[in-house]
Amino acid sequence: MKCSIPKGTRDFLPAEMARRNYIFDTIREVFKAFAFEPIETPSLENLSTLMGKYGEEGDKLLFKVLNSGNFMEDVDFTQDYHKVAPRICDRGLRYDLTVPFARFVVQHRDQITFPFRRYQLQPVWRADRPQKGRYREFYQCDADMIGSTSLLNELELVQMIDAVFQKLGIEVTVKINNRKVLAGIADLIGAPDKLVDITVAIDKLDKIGIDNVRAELSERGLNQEQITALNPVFELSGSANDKLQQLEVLFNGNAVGTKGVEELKELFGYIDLVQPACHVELDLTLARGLNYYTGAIFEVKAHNVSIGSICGGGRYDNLTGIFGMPDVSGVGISFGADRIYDVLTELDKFPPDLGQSAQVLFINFGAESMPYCIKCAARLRSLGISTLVYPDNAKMKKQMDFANRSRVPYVVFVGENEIAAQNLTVKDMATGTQNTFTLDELADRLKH
RNA sequence: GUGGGCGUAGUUCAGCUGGUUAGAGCGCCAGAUUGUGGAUCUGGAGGUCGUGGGUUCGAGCCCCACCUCCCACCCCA
Repeated sequence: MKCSIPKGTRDFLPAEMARRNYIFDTIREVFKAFAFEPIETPSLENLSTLMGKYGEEGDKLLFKVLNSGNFMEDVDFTQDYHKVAPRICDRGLRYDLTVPFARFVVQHRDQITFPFRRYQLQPVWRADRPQKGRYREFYQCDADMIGSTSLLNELELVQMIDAVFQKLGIEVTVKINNRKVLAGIADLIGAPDKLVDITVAIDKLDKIGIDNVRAELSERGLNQEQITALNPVFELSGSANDKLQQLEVLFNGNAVGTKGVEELKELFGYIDLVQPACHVELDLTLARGLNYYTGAIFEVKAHNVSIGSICGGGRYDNLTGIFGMPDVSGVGISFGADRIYDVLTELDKFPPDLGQSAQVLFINFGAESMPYCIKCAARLRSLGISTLVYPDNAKMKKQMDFANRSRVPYVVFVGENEIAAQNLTVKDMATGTQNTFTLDELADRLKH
């Protein structure tokens, strides 16, 4: 039988796990430093929890799980697929960690002290077509604060992004925008219902150029007048503060837009105070597809690597409202562990000494020497020293070869002589030198 | 969902205009070498050539369909 795993999923070998855990540990360390607490939620959610939260595209990318039992009962299969699917699938795999978190908050509100900060490192699933930096199963590392509208939260998210990528040694640019500003722009040109179309088109400015953006806007139903009215937005220039000044004038009298500008001004004011090491910029072309964002939005791009964003997030004012708990605002970010892995690989920035299995290997010279080896190994292990006893009385070459390939730094020989003298012959595999130690002497040397 | 590329041993790949029994490096197993590894040498195992169909006297090679993985679009971590 030929075996394989589903498209877009991966196995992780020990060497890969060592590097993945290095990423998770780094992120977790920063989350803890900022006083976030861990939670977990199930892989499966009720489809009703997930549907309609991610936009039309998101709904298509949800993995739906077929009901158990006789799912065909009372279902008219001649209907359109979109009508049949919700009737035979009650559950789906989570698409992100934010929506399940909102559900979690609503459900456990009596046990939560607000403002609440949680972090969550778990896989999510998307039925996307896999390609570079895109998987169907991947890990998100989320930190969210909920129950506070203060922009100090946004600042802390920026500080956390800065801390994580500084620790990992990745140079990044943090792009910041605000949905209220985008809404203001849509208002301004008299097309508030076209907000999504405008943002999607503007988002491509860097990639396809202004003329193509104009063409796309036209395709998406904006008239020439409206497209022309958008010009001042494309012509904004200068520093973040300069752009915000210009926008403020443009938004004269527009409530949403002005609010957005105020928020951005406040946030950039805070950011100036803390002087992060990474680049932070105001990017009015940043839109982000998830449609639950209402305020600040973030996206992080690594320098010198062509891969999508490695971190993203934003503020959502009414996600819990959908589940029956209105007026609770939250804001959070999500680190894409798998893409960060790809970035570190491409930039060759992983520490070289990650993941060593055993520190010591006892060579197996047969049954007579085993009782002594077993006792010695048990003692070393109780001291936290990773220890192996070769399980079979195989040839020396094979055992030594195993030590080499497993990168075990010390090999111990125990034969008649050693048992008689109650000591150990220890070989340093890197230098080839060999010494005789007592068990305690060996333990001392290895504890550092 | 749309477009492009790839698929030959465990792995990386070669295989001529279609022509006997499909090759190499690395890896694996055994031996040279039964208390000392990385090197070298010798021998060995390992293939439904992605799957199915078609063209042909003859297909790894040509044609069709499907699948896979990769890349791009869309969208995104």
